[in-house]
Amino acid sequence: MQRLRAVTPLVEQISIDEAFLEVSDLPESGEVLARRLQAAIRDELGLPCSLGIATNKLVAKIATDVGKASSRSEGTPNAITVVPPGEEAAFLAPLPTRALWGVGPKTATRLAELGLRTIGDVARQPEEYLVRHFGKFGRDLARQAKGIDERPVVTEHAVKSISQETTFARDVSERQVLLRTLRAQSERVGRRLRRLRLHGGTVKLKVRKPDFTTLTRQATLDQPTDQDAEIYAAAVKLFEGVWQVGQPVRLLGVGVSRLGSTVRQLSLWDTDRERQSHLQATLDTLRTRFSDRVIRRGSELMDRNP
DNA sequence: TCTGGGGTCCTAGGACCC
DNA sequence: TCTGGGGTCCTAGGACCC
Repeated sequence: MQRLRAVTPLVEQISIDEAFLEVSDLPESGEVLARRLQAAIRDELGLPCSLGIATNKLVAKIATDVGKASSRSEGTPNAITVVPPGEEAAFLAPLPTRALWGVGPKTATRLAELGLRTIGDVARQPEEYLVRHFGKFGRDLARQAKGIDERPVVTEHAVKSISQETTFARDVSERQVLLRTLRAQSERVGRRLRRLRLHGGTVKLKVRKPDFTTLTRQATLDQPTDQDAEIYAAAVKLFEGVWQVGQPVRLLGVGVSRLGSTVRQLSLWDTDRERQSHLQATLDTLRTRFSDRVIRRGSELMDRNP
């Protein structure tokens, strides 16, 4: 990402190892920049990478995927694929619908049932037809298939939710193990909230059973929080609502959403929350300096020896 | 591939209000 | 007592992405 930001500050990171760069206003062509970038990443970091160059994000992304897939046969994927302006639709036409963003296994099957296998097949359908079958997404589908995408490169994305989940090595049905897990997860979620200076307004619990059915339960808090104990309390309440004693659990998770910036609460009516907040900050400091295990709350010990 | 972890967005139904 | 329409908020689940 550092290497990318050296080319332009207009970088939109979309995952740990992918990003869009807006290079329209740079003096050099996209292709020249791509070659330089690829060489720098190879020489300085010893890493292969693939790049796609096009007039919009959709086509650039698909161009990257196509190049990456075709160069995989030669060992490491290290492709550069250019789609010249005006050739977007023609480039996409022969590709399977799966290549489009938002088309996964389910949608690809539904499209195939309508006789639509390639992006070109989709591009030939009237928008209303696609909307009739796919709702709002049909509109996107019609535009994407023609290579139309007007979304700008956005350098910052607000975080919408923070969560932490664990799949157990083997199914767990002991209440205290499950509660201990929820506790640890609530702490990690809380810590990330505080680090980002955010509060969460909704707490969500996720439970997956051995047969893979997955339940989620969420609750909106009276007041947004960044406190481990409050997140944990809400999670436990939700957990008690879905879990029956002895029931095995495969996966457990806790998350918060409806995030907003931390607002300093006036402590007039909230002295207890205020004190909890200070205690939390102290715990964070200790745990950062030493380890997560160095200090625990008395209430946590209760999980083990009720 | 008997299926990990962390996300986003959409849909649908119910509660509640005017 | 039953009726309408619209809007908002909340919850649950599912598809999809890397």
